[in-house]
Amino acid sequence: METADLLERCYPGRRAELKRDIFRKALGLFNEQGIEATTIEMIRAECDTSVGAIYHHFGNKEGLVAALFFTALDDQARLRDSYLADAHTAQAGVHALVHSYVDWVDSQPEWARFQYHARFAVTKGPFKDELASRNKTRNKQLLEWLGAQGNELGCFPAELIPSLIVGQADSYCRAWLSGRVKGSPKAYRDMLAEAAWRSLCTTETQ
Amino acid sequence: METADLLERCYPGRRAELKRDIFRKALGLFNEQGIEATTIEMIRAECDTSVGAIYHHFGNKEGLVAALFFTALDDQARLRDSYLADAHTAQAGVHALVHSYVDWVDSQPEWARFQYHARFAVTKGPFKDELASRNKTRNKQLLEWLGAQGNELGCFPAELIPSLIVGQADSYCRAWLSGRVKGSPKAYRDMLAEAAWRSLCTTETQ
DNA sequence: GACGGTTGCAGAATAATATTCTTTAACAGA
DNA sequence: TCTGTTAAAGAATATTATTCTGCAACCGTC
Repeated sequence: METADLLERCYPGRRAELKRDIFRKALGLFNEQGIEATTIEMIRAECDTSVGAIYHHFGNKEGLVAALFFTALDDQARLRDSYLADAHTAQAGVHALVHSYVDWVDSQPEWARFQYHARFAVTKGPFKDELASRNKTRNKQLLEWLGAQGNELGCFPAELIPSLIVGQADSYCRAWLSGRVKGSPKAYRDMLAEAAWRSLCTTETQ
Repeated sequence: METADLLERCYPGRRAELKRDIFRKALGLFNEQGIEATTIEMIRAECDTSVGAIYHHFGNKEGLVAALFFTALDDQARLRDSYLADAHTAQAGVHALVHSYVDWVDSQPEWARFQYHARFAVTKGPFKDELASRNKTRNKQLLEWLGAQGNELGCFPAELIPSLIVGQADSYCRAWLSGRVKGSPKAYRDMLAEAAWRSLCTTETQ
């Protein structure tokens, strides 16, 4: 359901029907079998189409992986921005970041799982520069936003702060998506947000 | 240097020379080119050996990846156990966990980088059961150890605790290994350990 | 509503890569 | 020395990714 919405929004229209279907089926296969273990032939068979069509839309296997990856990244960013728009203190910002992270993973587990597993491939491949620049601007915006709230996070190195905020949530989401733990991260969203905030408060009482 | 020691310890003797060399060169190639982008032929050329030798030692490409992965896992566990042996309070335990994690990544960056990237492949492949059982027993031991220190972490769900302890360090180590941040995690080891401990303390003053 | 150009798709042909298999040499113990 | 076991080589094969050529659907324009 959400998957359908996500794809419909990013690649709308009747003429993109096959493209969306390739996205959907490839996502499933990559997650079930692993990225290198799924062959173009498997995707072709699943979509009942031709290899030519797949290469027409995505160039090659790596391009398909990258397209899936950036689609997920964009959707995640959309939710984060919407949460941040309502936050007006540093604490509210930290909560918004953790909550948006957790909620997105909970609502799009398939995309999240893929995102984790494909990051390395994209980091090495021809889209590494795009990924790097996106990461850089995102982190910069984040730190500027936090600074603008007039808070007191100055005692931490800037490059450490993003990890302090989302590290724990990220770790738990990974564990959940790989089946090592059972409880949905959404069930712990407040605990995770408060833990992150506590870890940042060196002096004042939470 | 440390790499040589690690390999010499795990696979000692003159007759394992080629095996160690394959390990070393494959590790480098996997990290530089990515796992699927490095071919058996590249590894063969780098080691100046034959494909037969590689398949003789590791079965197939997946087996080589898994062997590298578990070697890294074992080495990491060895350091963790040595740190934990000296800790006798819950707080000291949390510090030991964060410190051992950070110090290992700092001392074996190549192995750590590979470990991050190969986890998914191993999770899907024929060694998934071994990995799963290792994870399970490790977490169980950890929680039992913490419980035995007579602490007060009962307010958190058990499955959440490991992420709360090492999540932030893990996140920063990933960022460092992929070049997104510059400062070695070792420089922040105390900050990370204290942040983790703070995040766990709901009532008492740090 | 024909027409030129563009995009979407098919599938055989090809290239790159992983894996197997057979053979030979080196070694370790009796 | 003999014997079984392990190490290594490399040609042969199987699998998989990618290319390329041709055809059909579509889209704006006259």
